[in-house]
Amino acid sequence: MPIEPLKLRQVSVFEHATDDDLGLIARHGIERSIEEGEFFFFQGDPTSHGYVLTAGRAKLMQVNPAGQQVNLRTISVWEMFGALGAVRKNATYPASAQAMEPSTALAIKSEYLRELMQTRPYLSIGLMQLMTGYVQEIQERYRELATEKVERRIARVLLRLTAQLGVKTPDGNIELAFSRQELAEMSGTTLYTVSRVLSEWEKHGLVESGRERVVIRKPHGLVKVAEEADE
Amino acid sequence: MPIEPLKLRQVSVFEHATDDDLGLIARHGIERSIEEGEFFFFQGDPTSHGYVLTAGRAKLMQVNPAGQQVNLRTISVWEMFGALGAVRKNATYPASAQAMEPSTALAIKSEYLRELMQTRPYLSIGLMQLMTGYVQEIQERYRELATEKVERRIARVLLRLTAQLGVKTPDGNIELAFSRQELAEMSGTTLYTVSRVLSEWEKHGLVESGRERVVIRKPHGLVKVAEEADE
DNA sequence: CGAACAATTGATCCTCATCAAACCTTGTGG
DNA sequence: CCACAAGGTTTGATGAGGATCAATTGTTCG
Repeated sequence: MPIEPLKLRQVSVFEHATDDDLGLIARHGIERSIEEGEFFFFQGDPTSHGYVLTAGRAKLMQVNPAGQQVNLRTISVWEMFGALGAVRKNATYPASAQAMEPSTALAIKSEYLRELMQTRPYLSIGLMQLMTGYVQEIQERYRELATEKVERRIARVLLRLTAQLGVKTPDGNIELAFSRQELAEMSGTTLYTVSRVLSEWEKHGLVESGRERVVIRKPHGLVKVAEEADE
Repeated sequence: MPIEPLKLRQVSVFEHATDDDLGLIARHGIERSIEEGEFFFFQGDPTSHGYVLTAGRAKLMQVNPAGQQVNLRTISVWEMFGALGAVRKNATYPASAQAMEPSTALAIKSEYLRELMQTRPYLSIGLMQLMTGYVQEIQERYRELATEKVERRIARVLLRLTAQLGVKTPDGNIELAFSRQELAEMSGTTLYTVSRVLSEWEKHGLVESGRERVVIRKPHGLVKVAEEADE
């Protein structure tokens, strides 16, 4: 089933596109559905396409030579990804994009994106804003990783995820669907440490956790952990 | 003394500018000279200007609430900085820019940059490429910080600096002018650890170090430290 | 020459990673 | 519907890698 063009307006980069442009983009794109754990593209592949996630959830990650992986970012629906590499000719993706659940994305040829950019200033500007936001986030995370203790980093990760991907439960709390392993990769630590920290927080009533699931009971308490000077 | 407009062609972002444009930019810019240790702008200031470094050397850094600082990037002559924030209206600089030696920069009003971008596609594209390069570098460094041991990170820092800022000595070696403290901030560690690692390397003849100075004797040896799997 | 600042080096401590084992949860097939 | 397998989670024990602190030594420059 082909994508409804006007829905693309939800993509921040296409916010100021004309309806015609959205139609063009939708028609030039190809929808690709993949299973959980599969990849849209790998780090090092030539940057043939830019993507817009239309269903599911994915993550951008890098792997080091020894095979350890780091999560750079979680992508939710109507976010653009892989476009960064598409801007430059003959570049390769600096990271891999893996589906965290069955997912679908609209793949748009890089050349076509570049072509559009020549005549649509809103596109370059939108992409640039996307990128500046991204730079700021990762700079921030870099600083955190360099200077903050693990507990605080985990708190920050949960807060970020709450804002981006939190799901309200019937009883008014916010639930996140991530495994310990995933949280560890996002905060630059190990699943053991994440588990210990969550247990500790659970004792104090800050969170409630289960298999591949964390419920935030006291966001304010987490903010305190994230912000407060070391005791 | 006003800046020679055509020299601005050396700035990667202005590579495809017309001579006229360079003249315009030079005339709209104001040169600002500051002493070592002073700042061009602080993290959190409104992004009033984009800068081009015309003399000296500077660093981009972030400070956390506790006052610890992290170096994001070293800026050398003819590099643009602070432009990232200038792209967005009403934003604030995500980092501070501090002179590492007496330095001069051409400050260009953000609004003027945005105005130019509307009619000069080369500018948006150039800025975007600058940014993609930057994103890639910091992503890479983020991964390093999360997964690599200190020694390797320090080796990487030295190699990066060698490429960007290395100065050939008469006897054919490459010299870097950085204090232990600065190297520590760049590799996410402490000056003590940097000192120990350098001493160790010196024993093996890889480097030779002095006050605010490191001479790379065997770049290949450093590459080995940076790349090789843990023994 | 002496003051100020950078670097070294040793001793100690602390945070986390790592390893191992047991425990839960979820889903599947008999 | 139960039993079992598979994979996620917890928790304890241990140790390594660096951070931190303190004292000393070197270097530069007025």
